[in-house]
Amino acid sequence: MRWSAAFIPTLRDAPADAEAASHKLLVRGGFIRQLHAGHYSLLPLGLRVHEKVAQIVREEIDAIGGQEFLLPAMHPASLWKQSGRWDVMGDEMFRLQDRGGADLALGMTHEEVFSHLATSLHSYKELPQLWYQIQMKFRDEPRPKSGLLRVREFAMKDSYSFDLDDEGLDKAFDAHHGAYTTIFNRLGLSAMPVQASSGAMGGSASVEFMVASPAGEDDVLVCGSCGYRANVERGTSRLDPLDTSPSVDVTERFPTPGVRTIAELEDIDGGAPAMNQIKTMVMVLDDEVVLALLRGDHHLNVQKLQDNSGAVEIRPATAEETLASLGANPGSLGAVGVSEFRVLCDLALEGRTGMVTGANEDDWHLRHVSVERDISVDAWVDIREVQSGEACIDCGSVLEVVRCIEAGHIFKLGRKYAEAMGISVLDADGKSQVPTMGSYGIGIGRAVAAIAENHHDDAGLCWPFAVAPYHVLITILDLDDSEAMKLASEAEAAFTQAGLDVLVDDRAARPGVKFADAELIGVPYRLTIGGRSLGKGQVEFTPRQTGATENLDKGTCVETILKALPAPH
RNA sequence: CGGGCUGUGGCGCAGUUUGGUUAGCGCACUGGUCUGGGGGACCAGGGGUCGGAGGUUCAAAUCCUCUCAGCCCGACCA
Repeated sequence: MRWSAAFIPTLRDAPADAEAASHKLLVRGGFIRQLHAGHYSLLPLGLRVHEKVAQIVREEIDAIGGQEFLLPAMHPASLWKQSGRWDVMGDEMFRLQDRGGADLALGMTHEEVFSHLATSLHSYKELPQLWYQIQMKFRDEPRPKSGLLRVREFAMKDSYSFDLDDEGLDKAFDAHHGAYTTIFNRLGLSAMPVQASSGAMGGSASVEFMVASPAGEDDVLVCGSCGYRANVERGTSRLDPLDTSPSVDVTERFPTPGVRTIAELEDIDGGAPAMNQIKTMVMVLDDEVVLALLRGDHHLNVQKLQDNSGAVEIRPATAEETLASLGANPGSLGAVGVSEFRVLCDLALEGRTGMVTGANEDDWHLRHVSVERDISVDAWVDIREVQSGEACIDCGSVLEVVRCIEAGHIFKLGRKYAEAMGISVLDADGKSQVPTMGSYGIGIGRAVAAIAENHHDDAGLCWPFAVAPYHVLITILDLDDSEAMKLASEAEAAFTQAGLDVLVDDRAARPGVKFADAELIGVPYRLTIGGRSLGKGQVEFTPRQTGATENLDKGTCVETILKALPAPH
């Protein structure tokens, strides 16, 4: 490709609204352009990277036996009603109607459609099956952000496994685990597998592949010594044992004028340290008021609450709802004596005594509260979010919280969809069996952004060879120098012949512009042909990563470079 | 969904508070001269429904109302 004929609209300044490094650089480098919030056009350079990422994913899923499909992006509502997710998905699903008034949805994922196809399976002899596609997904994200990292329309590789039994599902799951590891290695992403929440639809195993990055949106607990890794939506920690000996037989009301927060209650006379307080959070789960209890110094994780309650829609109660429910304002709330609302209590409060909590009357609290004696707990659940510095559940070492981009997610669905969608096969005994499913996703565009996040410097992008839009950039500094032009053409032909993607910068621009653009778009290797070296019979070879320029003999430079480069795919 | 901020040429911005000829600057773009190894200089140019609609006024980028769009924070710490 000749740069003079290419559409590579580089910008000196990033758009004012770009924050993430990948966002700025992908826009500045002419890879992507925003159409509207959460929807990006992939320009030729961006598409080349996107396709290379997709191709690597494709090869590795093929390698574990995947068969590629291309399914419709627009689905009938009936399919989603059958699985139950028409209601569950809420506002995140784009919905529309056709001219006849029929409800339609844009697919957020394709369990339903693949399951529908799987009703054509009739015999155990046809199992296992491993199906996948690379297709656009649509999600009405409440807040698209950070360029390609969180968008409303994106290409995703989603695969689904169908197996007769759990053993088969384990194999499919493990195969994906391995394939994902290979994929992320090939993409140049150091992705770590972490235990994760499987979300509203349940499932027995759920592993996310996380790439550490400040631009990410997930927090992962990482133990440096034993390798424990878990999303904070799922992870737990080891707490120091606390005194649970019975103190006083009865609770005691005491005045706490003006006290509204845990911290204030710590400070006043007769107060208590946060860890000896009960935090009472009034939450509304699918229109039902529920009290969530936590230790005063602990934080609620909403996803955990969702996973433990099965609720679809969760929000904190409004001030009015809180007052109407408990008769007091936030700051004086408690669950002692409350029986009209469901009470979900965090495990860390199990057996605790001598606690302080609100009395459900403004400016009054209770002390000497024994959780199990004084509170009617409906369920003991793990709903607290582990904080950095807590002790690893497995080995007791210090846990660190690392900000990450979720690059991939694999989980075992079980038989839920298969049952709902009516999939069944006859087993060897002629008995009807519902297959068990797994679901495995990788966001292609997000992977592109994650790679950009992990491979750039102040000057621009530094694409890993395997996903670079071009492998080699030949920069001609003097277009009037016929020797340089000839040499460039010969090198271009030889590289192309060797299977490399070559971009030739033949623009009538000053060297500084060409060098700056070269670094911005991040082609991994640059061959510079200019008068300074050519006069000495040399050309310059510069790997983008190191920036270290090496002079090569002009006659042998092509073969020298071909030897130095990784093999293209 | 709550709060905050922002919409002026392809990108970055000024002008809006206090309404007043022809809306300006940098980059980019076009032509030219010089220059020629890290976003060069000079000269001459082109490009704007000031997000949209309505209103106030002799007069609106500027004031008012509505609306659309985008960004950031929050939507756990009661």
